[in-house]
Amino acid sequence: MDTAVVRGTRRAAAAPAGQGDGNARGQSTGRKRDPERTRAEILKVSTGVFAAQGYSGARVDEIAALTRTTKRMIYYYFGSKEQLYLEVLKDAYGGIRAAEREIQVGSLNPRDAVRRLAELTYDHHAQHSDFIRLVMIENIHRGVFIRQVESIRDLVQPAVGLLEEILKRGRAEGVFRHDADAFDVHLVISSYCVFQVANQYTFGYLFGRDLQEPPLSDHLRSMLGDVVVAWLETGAEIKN
Amino acid sequence: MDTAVVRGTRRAAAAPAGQGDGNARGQSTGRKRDPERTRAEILKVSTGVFAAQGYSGARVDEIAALTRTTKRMIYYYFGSKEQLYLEVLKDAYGGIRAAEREIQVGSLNPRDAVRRLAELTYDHHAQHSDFIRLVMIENIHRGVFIRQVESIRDLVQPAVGLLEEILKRGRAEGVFRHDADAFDVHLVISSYCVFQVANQYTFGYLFGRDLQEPPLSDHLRSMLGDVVVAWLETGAEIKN
Amino acid sequence: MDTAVVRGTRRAAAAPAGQGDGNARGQSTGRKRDPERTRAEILKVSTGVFAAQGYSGARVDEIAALTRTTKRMIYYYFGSKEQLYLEVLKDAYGGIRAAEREIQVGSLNPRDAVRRLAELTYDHHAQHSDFIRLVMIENIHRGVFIRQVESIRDLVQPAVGLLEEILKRGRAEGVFRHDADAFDVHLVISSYCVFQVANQYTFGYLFGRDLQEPPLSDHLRSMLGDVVVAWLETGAEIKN
Amino acid sequence: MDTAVVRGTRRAAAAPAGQGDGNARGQSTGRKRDPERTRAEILKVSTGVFAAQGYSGARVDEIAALTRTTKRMIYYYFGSKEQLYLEVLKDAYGGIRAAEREIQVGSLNPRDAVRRLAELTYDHHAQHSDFIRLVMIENIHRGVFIRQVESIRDLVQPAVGLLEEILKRGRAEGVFRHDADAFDVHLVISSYCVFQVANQYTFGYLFGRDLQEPPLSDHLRSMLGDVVVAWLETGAEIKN
DNA sequence: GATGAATGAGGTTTCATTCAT
DNA sequence: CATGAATGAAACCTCATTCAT
Repeated sequence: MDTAVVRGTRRAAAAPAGQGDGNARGQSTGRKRDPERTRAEILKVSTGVFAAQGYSGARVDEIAALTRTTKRMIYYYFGSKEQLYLEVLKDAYGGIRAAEREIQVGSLNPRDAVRRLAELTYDHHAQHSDFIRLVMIENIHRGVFIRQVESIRDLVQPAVGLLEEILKRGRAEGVFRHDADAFDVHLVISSYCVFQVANQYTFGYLFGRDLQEPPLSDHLRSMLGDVVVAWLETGAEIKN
Repeated sequence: MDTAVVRGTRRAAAAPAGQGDGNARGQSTGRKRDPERTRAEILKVSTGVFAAQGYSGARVDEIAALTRTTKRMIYYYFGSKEQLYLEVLKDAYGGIRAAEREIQVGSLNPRDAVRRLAELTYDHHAQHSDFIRLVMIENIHRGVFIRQVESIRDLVQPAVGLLEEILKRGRAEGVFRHDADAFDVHLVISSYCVFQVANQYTFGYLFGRDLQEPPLSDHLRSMLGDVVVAWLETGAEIKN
Repeated sequence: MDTAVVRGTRRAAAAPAGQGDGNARGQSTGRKRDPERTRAEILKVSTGVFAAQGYSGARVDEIAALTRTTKRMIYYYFGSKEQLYLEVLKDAYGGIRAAEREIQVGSLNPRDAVRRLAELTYDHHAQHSDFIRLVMIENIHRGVFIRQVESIRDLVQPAVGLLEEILKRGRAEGVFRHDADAFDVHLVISSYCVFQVANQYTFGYLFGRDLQEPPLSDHLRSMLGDVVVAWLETGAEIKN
Repeated sequence: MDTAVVRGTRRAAAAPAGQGDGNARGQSTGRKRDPERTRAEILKVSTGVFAAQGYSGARVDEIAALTRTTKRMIYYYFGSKEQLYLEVLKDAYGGIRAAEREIQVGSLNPRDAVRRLAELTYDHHAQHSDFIRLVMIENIHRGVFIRQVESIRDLVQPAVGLLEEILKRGRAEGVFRHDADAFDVHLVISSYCVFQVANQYTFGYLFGRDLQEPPLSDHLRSMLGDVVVAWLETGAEIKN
């Protein structure tokens, strides 16, 4: 597994004299004593490591080694591996939702708006694979961690809010079907977008195609638009 | 050391012929000395544990405890945790593909056939959450394990074969669009079906709804049919 | 971890059905049921493995794997790893002494005889590195095993007997010194001959020269003759 | 040993200047938190255990038990059993070569100098049986470990340097033969000295005499001098 | 005689975490 | 704020050996 690769390097060369388990570093170059910065660095590095190795697979030692501080500091700032992971999760969700709020599709007609939204979401996911990996990890753990971070729940509204608005307009204009609400559409879009990142390795291996590479990835992006729009437009006249 | 070299040859041919017949041996006492059974039990239990805890999270000790045999036997039969996981993976893929081959939709018209296929796939995924979890775990590990089990790759054809046939008929009858091939449709269906299992915990927590519970799950099943059919039927007349 | 790499190869292909730890083999080709032969084969293979890996380093599994029989047979014939090693030791000493008895130098004058004996011993050691390695291993274990094989002790006489005879003749003829007995000469010769085999790896590495390779090995052989003869001839006239 | 050198750098400014005065540090409790000491202790104990049991035979548990620290600390300082062994090897070679450099024979004539050197080497080996055992162990492993410690190779020069000088003088004075170089003489001396330690158990058992006990050991020491001197002086007049 | 399956004890290594300064 | 040293518990894996047939 890739953990092996990462770990393999860890002790590389096994420096002549013993120097501890993971993190030995003689650096004394410049910036130090900046708690905010230190904390942020640990958080950033941890995000990468947790996303790469999973919760059990992540090593506090490895995180420390990738940081300018020591392992002790991680405990100083975060208390435990679990607390650290919780912070990482919270931070990741916060960042992703903030980005979602940036989306502006008000000026487009419903059909184009929903296509735009879907395609932006598609790119957004592709660009934040670490976040998606964290979500996968959370689900592997049956959501035991996310449930401890209440603040995350509050962030979900805006994601569907915009969709709701577009759908309402579309239905009012008679171009969208009536039996698909924001939750439904969000789920269709999410599942598709998450999949191409989350399952890229198995799917890519089985079919011998890289879902994230340009020729195919562009096709997949527009295909999502097709799917969503076709679905929403079909049976638009029928009120239910 | 050189031992490694020598040991390399260790396991070569072997396996005492008959396999899959369950219990052909002279097992009299019925509880012990039934290698076929022992191996199968370890495999089954391991599947559950790996699916539940991930690769790093799974404990060989735990697997052993859930078995009628000991930890030592796991190593006797599988050699290492990694080999065991590989075997689990292979077995899981094998089982899933076998089930897929059972699907019969030949008698239906293209439209109904594809809907049927999608909905059966939906249920199929819901019923095999362990498999889906294993796939997630594999992707967390960037597919390093699955790449070691070549036989898995051979199993993928039938999965798309049926779809290909339906699509061909649909296009010939002028009811399906021409710019969506079997791979595309498979991806749309898969992403949707995987999602409701893979992301059920985070999605369920964030929206306060259980994707797998009857009222909602039924809605989701038929929605998938709607999505796929609507998409395929849209623009059917345009040849590209 | 990099061990994984090594281990990865070990169980290559992980044969479909489990087949035990070390030795599984479906062979049924020809000769079987020949106890004498089986025993001899185990002994021969064991000699090589013990010589190669040492007592602790040798693996019963490995020995079995290199045999046409199974691990169980080793226990059947020899009882335990220790007993097997004891037999190996006894067998090795027996073989070496038998070869020593072949040496014929009666027709030569003392000076040529002792040189001949030394050089034959030199070649003899070079050709029986496995025996020398077993002796090293025994010494690593402070001779605890050899002390349990009394028969070995009886074999030592002939080795020095021939030397004694040559020395007697040499002293009588006034060409050899009087303060060197057979034990002394045997030790000088042995130490030199054993060294070039026993320490070939460290010495070879440190000096970048292979003690066993022709240009050098020939030089070393004749040098031994020079050393022994020069030593014995020096001060021959002085009776002590 | 070079470890010391490296460590010297590691702590750079740390150590409060003065050294050799025993306990200059602020070590109050005196029994813990002294990495230098801890590491050194592990190394010393390991040397004994590896020398006594061989690489495979040595148990990390046993080493730990003989230490004031725990097994965990061994891994903290050395990473693995293999690394520890490597360090032991390096340390042992370093120590032995340092001792060799102490030898002073400049004031003696070539004949006495070479005898002196041989006899000092003899005693030196007798006093460092652990080192010799490690060398044996290394050879059993065909030098795979020593090849990983490059620094050891650099230490060999001084060992032969002194000999070279003596031989040159001897040849110039017309008292030493010309066809024996430093490497040759070193090999003759080494083989003899190593043997009486390395093979003491088997040789001692077979002949019923302890090579290391005073009456015999003194005889052997002077015999080595006789052998070497007799050999080097023989044929001194012949230039080749 | 012969065999594949089974095993307990113990081996090396790794982990998150805390201590003393 | 910061740090290197230290640690107990538990992880994975291997060994010589025995059992049931």
